[in-house]
Amino acid sequence: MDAAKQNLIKFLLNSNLVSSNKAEEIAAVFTEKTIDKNDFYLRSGFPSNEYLFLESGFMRAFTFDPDGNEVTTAFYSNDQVVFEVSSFFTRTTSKESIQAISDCKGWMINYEQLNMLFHTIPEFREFGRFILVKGITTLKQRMLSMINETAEDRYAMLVKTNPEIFQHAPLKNIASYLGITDSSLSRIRSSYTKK
Amino acid sequence: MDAAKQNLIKFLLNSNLVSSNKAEEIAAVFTEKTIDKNDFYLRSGFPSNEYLFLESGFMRAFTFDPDGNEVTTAFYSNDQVVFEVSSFFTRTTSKESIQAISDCKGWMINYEQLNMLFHTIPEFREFGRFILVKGITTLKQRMLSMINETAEDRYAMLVKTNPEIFQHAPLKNIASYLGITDSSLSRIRSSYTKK
DNA sequence: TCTATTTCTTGCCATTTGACAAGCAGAATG
DNA sequence: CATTCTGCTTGTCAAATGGCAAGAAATAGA
Repeated sequence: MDAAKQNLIKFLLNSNLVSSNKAEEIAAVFTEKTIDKNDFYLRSGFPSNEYLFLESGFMRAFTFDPDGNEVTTAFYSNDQVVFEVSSFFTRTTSKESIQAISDCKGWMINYEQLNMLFHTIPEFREFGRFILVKGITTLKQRMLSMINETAEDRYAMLVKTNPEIFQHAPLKNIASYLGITDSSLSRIRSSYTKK
Repeated sequence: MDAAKQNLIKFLLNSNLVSSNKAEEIAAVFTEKTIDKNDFYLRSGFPSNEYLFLESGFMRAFTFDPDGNEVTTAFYSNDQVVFEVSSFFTRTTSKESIQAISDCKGWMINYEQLNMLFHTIPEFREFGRFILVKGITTLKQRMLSMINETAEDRYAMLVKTNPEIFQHAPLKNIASYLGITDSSLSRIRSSYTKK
C-alpha cells in the first residue's frame, strides 16, 4: 500500500461506491502529477487525455467567446477530478484550456488506463458514472443560478463556497465565471463590503 | 425482431457504439410508453425511475426558482433520451418535473433494467456514457450562451435549431428557458420580426 | 531599483432587462 | 351565449449591467 496515495484512496472511498480493497487496486494505477503555477494542464486544440485527481492546488478552465474574450468556465480545487469531459470521452480536441493558478499536485491516469479500470473493476465504473453525474448536477445548478439569481447573489455564493479562489484567481477571471464584466464585479464588491 | 422498434434501434446504431446484433438485444428490453399532452412524465418530489427514448412528441422539464416562479430547464423532442440524470442515478427525488407538451410516444426501461443492460452488454455501457457526455456538452454550451450571448441571440438560435418548440410551448415557458421574462421575449419577438 | 505591464477601481452614459399594470384576443367552460 | 381564464402584448419607469476611458495600485521583469 502506498501511503502517499491516502487522499486519493479516501476520495474513492468517500463515494461509497468502492470497497477498501478495490480502492487500493485502483489507486495503484494512478501516477503522480505536479503542475506549476501558470502552467497549462490542457491546451485548447489538444485532446484531454488525462483523468486527474487534484490533491492540492487550484486550477481554472477557460475558453474564448465569439469576440475573443476569455471566459472562465470552471474553477477546480482539491478533491475534484479535473478533465474536459467531452474531449476526453469522445477523443476529440478540447475547446477549453485548463491552467494551474497555483502550484498543483495530484494523481492521474490516461484514457487507456481509465478504460482498463472500467472494464476490469465494476465498482470503478460506478464511481466514474458518479463523477459524470456530479458534473451534470453542478452545471445544472450553475445554469439555474445564471437564470434566477443576480450577479451579486452569485458573487455572494462564490465567496461563501469557494473563498480560496479569491486568493488565487484575478478578479477578471472570477468576473467572467460569474457572467459579468470586471467593472461590474468591482462595483458589486465595493457595495458588498459596505454591508 | 420487432419492426415497431426500428427508430429505437436506429438511434442505438447511430451512436456507432452498438453493433446491430446488440442493438436488437438491447431494444428487446424496452417497452412502449405513451404520454398524453399535458400529462406528467416525472413529478418533482418523486424519483426519476425511467430511461425513455422519445420517438415522437415534445416535452419540457421545469423547476421553481426561489420566488416560486416556474423555470423551464429543457425541451425534449424526438430522438432524445428523457430522464432526470441526478435523480435517476443517485436514486433520490427529483427537483424537476417533466411534462408532455404534445402527445408523446417512446420506449422505456427502468433503473433495474438499465443496470442489467449495463452489466451484461459492455456496448450499452459505452452508449450510456455517450448519453451522459452529450448531456454535459449541451449544458456547457447553454451555460456559455447565457454568459456570452444576448437574449436576442439565444432566441434566434432557438428559432433556428428548434422551431417546432414554438408550435407547442407557450411563450412564457420559452422565455424562462431563455433566461428572460415573457415581456422581454415579447419585445424581442416584435423587434425581431421587423428585421 | 526603476520601468513596464497588468490588475483593479471609478466615472459617465447607453442599453438591456425587469417589475408592474393595463388591455386584448382566443380558448375553455358552464 | 356569456363568462372566465390564460396567453400575449405594450406602456412606463426603475434597476442592473455593459462599454469606454482614465487613473491608481499592484506585480513582474530588466
